[in-house]
Amino acid sequence: MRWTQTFIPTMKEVPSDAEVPSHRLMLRAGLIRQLMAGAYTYMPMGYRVVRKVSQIVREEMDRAGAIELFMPAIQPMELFERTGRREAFGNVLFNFETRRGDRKLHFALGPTHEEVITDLMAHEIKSYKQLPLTLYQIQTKFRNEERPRFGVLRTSEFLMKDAYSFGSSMEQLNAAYDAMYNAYCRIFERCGLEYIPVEAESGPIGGDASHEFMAPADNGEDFVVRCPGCGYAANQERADTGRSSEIPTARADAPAPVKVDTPEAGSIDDVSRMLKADPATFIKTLIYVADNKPVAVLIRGDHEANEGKIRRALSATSLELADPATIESVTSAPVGFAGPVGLSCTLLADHDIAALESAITGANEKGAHLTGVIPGTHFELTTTHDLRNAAADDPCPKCDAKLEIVHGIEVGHVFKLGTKYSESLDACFLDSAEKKHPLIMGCYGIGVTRVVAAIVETCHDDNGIRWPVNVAPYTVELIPLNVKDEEVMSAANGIYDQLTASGIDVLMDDRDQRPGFKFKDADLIGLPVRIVIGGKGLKEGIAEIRRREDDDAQRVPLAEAVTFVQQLLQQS
RNA sequence: CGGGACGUGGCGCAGCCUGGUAGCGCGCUUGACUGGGGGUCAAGAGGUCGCAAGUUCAAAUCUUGUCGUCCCGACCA
Repeated sequence: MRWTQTFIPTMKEVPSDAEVPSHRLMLRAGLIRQLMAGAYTYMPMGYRVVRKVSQIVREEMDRAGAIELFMPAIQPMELFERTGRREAFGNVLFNFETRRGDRKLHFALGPTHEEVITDLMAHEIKSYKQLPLTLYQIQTKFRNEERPRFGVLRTSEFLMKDAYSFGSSMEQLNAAYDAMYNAYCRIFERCGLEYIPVEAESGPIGGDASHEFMAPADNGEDFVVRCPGCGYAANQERADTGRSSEIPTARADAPAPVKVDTPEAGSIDDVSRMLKADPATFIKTLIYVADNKPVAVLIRGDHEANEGKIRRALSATSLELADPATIESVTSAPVGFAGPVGLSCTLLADHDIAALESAITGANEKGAHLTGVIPGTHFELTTTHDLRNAAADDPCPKCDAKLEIVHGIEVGHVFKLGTKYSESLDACFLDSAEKKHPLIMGCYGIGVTRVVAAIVETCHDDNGIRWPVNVAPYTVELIPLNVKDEEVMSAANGIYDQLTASGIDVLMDDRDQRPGFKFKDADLIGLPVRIVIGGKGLKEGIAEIRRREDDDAQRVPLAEAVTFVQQLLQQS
């Protein structure tokens, strides 16, 4: 392709509201343009990358035995009502009513396709002989994000590969899951994207029922805990923390807690500064309302509560932080002064509370805290639970090394669903004894457009993008330095033709611009290999060839240029 | 949904406090020169200052409302 024949609007200056590298670079390199918050056009160069990633995904899905199909983005609302996801999605689900004649129809734009495909299988699958089956599609998904952000990393409309497996047994599910897991590893490797598979939501099936694939990146919205010792990795929300310490027995001889005045100081930070005490010696008392009943959750002052774990520990269906009025009625103090001593509601303590010998807590009285509070003595402590997020330096649950925490971008997710959807949508098969069972399902997603952004987020330098070879919009950028020089142009055209003939995607910058200008743009759009044809080199019969990541160009005789490029590409 | 910031030619910004002729850099057009890391000179085009109402003789500037975008947080099957 010749630059003047395509459409690559690069920008020297960055639009002021782009902050993260992928957003800035994708705008500057002319890969994307914004239509509105959370919706972007993929420009010709950007769309080429999307297609390359899609193609890698498609090849690996096919290799893993999945079959491609294509489902509608418009879906009847009724399906979401049957699976209960209308409520679960809430405002995230785009839904709208429309008319056909005098009928009123209620639609949703597909945020994902469990409903549609399970409904399809309900009609089509009759016998265990038709199983196992894994189907996938690459399609636009719609989610009304409350807050789209970071350019193309989080949008309301994005391209996703979603696959669904159907089996008649756990063995079939496990085999499909493993096949997808391995395909995902290959996909991210081929895309040149660093990734960490992490344990995620374990769901009702337990064990290793779900993994997320995280691309480590400073701007990732997710936190991953990782053990440098044994390789254990998990989503911070899901990582196990601490083991149960021994529950201390009540000490009759223990001195009573001492009340101290802490006027105006409600937060742990304020009080720890005022009392010059380590937050790790505090007990944070959070009042939650679980299924309409108040519960006091005790977490060490320097730790973060994890609502998912709390909900599970209580087997509660609903859980939210109590409003100020409820807190006041439970603790008889305003927000910020709650403590476990003398509270009448249920107490739920994190494992690490048991290990505290003497703690600081709220006094359930405005402007006062208690010091010298002994768990098990000054308040009842019979069991403890894992209720908090893992933190850096926590011991690894698998070995004893200290955990580290890294930011990650979630680029893929594999999940053992079980029979959740097949039961609610009545998708069943008959076994060899003519007995009816719900299909056993798995679902597997990759955010294709997010993968593109994640690649840019991780592969760039100060001058621009550095595309991995397999996903680069073109493989080679060919720069004739002076397009008015006939010799230069004829040499460049010759190399262009040879590269094209040997199957290499080449972009020739045939614009009548000064060399510096073209070099800057070449660095910005970041194709893996750059070939410069200029008057100086031409006199000696050489082209200058440089990989994007190298500092210096190699001088290569014109006749050998194409072979040289092929060798470079094989090394990459 | 809570908190914060910003809307002035395509992009980046100044002007606003203290009301009175809309400005700069980049980009764009035409021409000449130039030609190895975002050139030089000359001549141009392009903006009812997000929108609406109000105050005023007069509003980019003051007031109110509204819409949009971004950031932090909450949320994210």
